[in-house]
Amino acid sequence: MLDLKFIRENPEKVIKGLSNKNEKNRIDEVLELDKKRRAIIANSEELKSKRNQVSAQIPQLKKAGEDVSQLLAEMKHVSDKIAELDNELKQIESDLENILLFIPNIPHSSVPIGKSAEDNVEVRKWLPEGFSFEFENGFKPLDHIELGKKLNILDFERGAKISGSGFPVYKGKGATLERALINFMLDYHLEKHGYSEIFPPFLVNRDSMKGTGQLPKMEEDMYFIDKDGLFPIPTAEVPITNLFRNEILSEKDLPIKYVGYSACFRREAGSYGKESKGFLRVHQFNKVEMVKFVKPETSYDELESLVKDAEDILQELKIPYRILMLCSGDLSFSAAKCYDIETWSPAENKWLEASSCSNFEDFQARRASIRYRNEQTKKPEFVHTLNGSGLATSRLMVSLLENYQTPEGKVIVPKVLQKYTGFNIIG
RNA sequence: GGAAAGAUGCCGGAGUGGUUGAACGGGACGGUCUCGAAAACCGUUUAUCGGCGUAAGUCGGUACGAGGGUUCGAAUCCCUCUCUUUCCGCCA
Repeated sequence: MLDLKFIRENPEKVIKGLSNKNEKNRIDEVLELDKKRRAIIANSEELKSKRNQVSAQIPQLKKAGEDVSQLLAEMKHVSDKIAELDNELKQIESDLENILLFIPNIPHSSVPIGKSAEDNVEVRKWLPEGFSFEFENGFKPLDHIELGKKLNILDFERGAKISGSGFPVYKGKGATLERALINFMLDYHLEKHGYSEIFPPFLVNRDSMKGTGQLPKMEEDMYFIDKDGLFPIPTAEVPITNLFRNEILSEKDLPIKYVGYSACFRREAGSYGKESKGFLRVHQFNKVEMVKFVKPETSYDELESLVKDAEDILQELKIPYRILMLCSGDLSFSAAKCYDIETWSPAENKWLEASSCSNFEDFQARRASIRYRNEQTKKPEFVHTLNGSGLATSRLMVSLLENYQTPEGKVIVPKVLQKYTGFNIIG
């Protein structure tokens, strides 16, 4: 959520930011409602002040044996007027909130301006030693679906039978490899990058979803368990960021760095076509997520180190990747700045998004009311929140299987995973 | 799923209609004392909204789980909801 005061004082900046994000804006409506709101507050508070004064006198007058019935009648009238104003105020505030909750974050000044994914900027690329985009002797690499079937480690058909399309089943060494990947990534972030581990609930309430910005705008993309009012999480970002909802942290506790595994559930409403085959788009996948709570002045440095933390995993796994800085038009709802990490798929012959690292500044913190006490001013201030996938296993698995396949159709297990899998080749 | 009790400030815990934003205790912070520390003593210590002010600030409103109601006036009375604890049932 954007700061109402900021909107009031910098409407042109907000309008510009929203237009760079390809968003229609309702800032005029916001300003109009805000004006009305403040007028009513002034009016109502003046009456309340009067009521408080008179109410304090009444017991004294009574004690002195005076007749207060005239006063009571008068105050009844004042109270009725207050109730009327407060009802009006409540309506306006709810209208205002309904607009504000749908207004996305605005891009940071360092974000390139652009319309769509095509305007994203490649920041850097990393290729393992000896890597080539061409396989030797014209060898045609198998894609992950063919490999999965041939090696009997993935079963999309049976997943579709038991749940529906987009619910893959991992089998045998495939299941072990998936688990190894998760454990390797968690351990690495814990040991090398100084994160603490969180194992969060996979179902959260509406307030949590609102806090991180999934709701109300993206409700159609979320699973929802109506009977209990709970949402299966689309990412561990939701429960982990909401750990401190409605809390005031100590400045000395910051930065707080959490890493957690969760399954992720996404309806992906309206996604069809070849982009959605196999692992490329699924309803349930596994992800190791990093979440940071930091002081505002450090958040852009923290974003850079967050990206590096995710990159380290890929370098250890020796999987080719590139880093994109998302342009304004491609930024997600809550993000002020975001880097995507894409890994190489030789069979698809393209880059696949495997991680997204974002700085939300105080956008989520304001929605969820996550603050820290500034030691200098002694006042509560909003923290900045960041998160990044470190990483999502499904897309990563595509790159891993395809890059590590041998001409015989086997898959070598990356060196760093071997102590987790207990085997070094599949097939 | 059934029954009961409860939800107050950083923590514990008073408070059943009118100077209670909140007694008392603890913690934390500042000060006195001390070479230093402890103890003792003194003081400070919730958040949020609006007006005025560049600001420090100042004046006022609101908030005792959440929402609604009664009343001139609600932490206190009534209703609904949420959560917590305990007991019973079920259960990985």
